[in-house]
Amino acid sequence: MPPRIPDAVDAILAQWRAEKPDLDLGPMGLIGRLGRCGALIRRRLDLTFERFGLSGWEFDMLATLYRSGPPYCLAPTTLFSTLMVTSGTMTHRLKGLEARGWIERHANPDDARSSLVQLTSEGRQLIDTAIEAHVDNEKKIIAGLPAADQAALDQLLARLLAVLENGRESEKLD
Amino acid sequence: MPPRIPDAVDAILAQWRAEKPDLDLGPMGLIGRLGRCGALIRRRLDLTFERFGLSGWEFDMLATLYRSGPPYCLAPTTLFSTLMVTSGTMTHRLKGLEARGWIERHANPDDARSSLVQLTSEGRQLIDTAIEAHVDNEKKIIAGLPAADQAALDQLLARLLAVLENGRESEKLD
DNA sequence: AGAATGTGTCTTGATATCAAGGTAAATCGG
DNA sequence: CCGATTTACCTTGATATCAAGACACATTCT
Repeated sequence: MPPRIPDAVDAILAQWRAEKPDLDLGPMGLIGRLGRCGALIRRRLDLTFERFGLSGWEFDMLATLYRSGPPYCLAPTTLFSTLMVTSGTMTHRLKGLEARGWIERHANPDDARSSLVQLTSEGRQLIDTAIEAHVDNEKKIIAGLPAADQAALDQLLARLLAVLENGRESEKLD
Repeated sequence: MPPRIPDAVDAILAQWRAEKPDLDLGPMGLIGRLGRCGALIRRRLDLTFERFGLSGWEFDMLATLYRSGPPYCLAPTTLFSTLMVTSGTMTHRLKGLEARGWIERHANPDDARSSLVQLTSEGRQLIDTAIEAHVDNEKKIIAGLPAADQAALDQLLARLLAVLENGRESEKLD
């Protein structure tokens, strides 16, 4: 366990230790680092999305439709629960993507309340290219971490995710 | 390495594997899990903040001022670069916190362009109580993960954070 | 069939956020 | 010491988001 170079979270913990010495800071360190890594990674991902004229959520929506496979078609309810946003947010997002020509909406023959959202061929081509750049970018972002550490980190995050998802799994939005 | 129960990210990776078998999905798994853990944790943190009438960013602002120690006073520029938001966002946040009586603004005697933001005693008392509930909550959130895993995860996140912060450290907003 | 309940989506109104640009004060380079 | 640059902050205008509720259709129960 080599001593680390202090990072931004270490500085925060040191401040708390000085002000409120009785706090148990272990969890705060872990959660703080997780959040900070997430924020820094998100920024870097956005740089690649921008190269395709996409924002992060636009990429996510198109990618969700694409990876569902032919006919690249999902119900709005599936989309907003997958993407962890409200139904109202989904309404706006669909409007924007439709205006840009990347998705189309069809009536759902089985349920007149709902529609079906389908990737257009333009949308499909766009995301087909963008996903490759995205994966390359992800690889570069974590390239500074040794491969063994990457694998170990993924394993531990999977365990944490299991803890977080269980007991909350059926939690749905809207 | 025991086989895991598949999580939400495993499902996504399986879809990609079916649609685009040539993608290298290792980085996507790691980054996907990190992001998803972050989102789920943030929701749970917000539940505790709500008990004190606080949103997540309000808690962060007050906590940043508090842990800076007496006289609980920072410049807006320090706040917005610490909290990774733009200066415009900080302007609105300060207005809101001042209206609620948790901070006050004073002229900076050393620099007439800037003001100094100070926690009021109401603000200080609020955050003094809230931080304890917050730390307890963080502990509960990750309690399902064995202590050894928590330590190992923190260690690996620290290494990743070092990778992400270096070379980008001087990146400032606005 | 008809009533009661549940579901899927959209609308509305309020916030939060950012990017870009503006203004005044500070600082630097002759 | 004065013009040029930088810094600190705020304003503006556009977008994204959510919570709450409206509404139509679907489903279930009698």
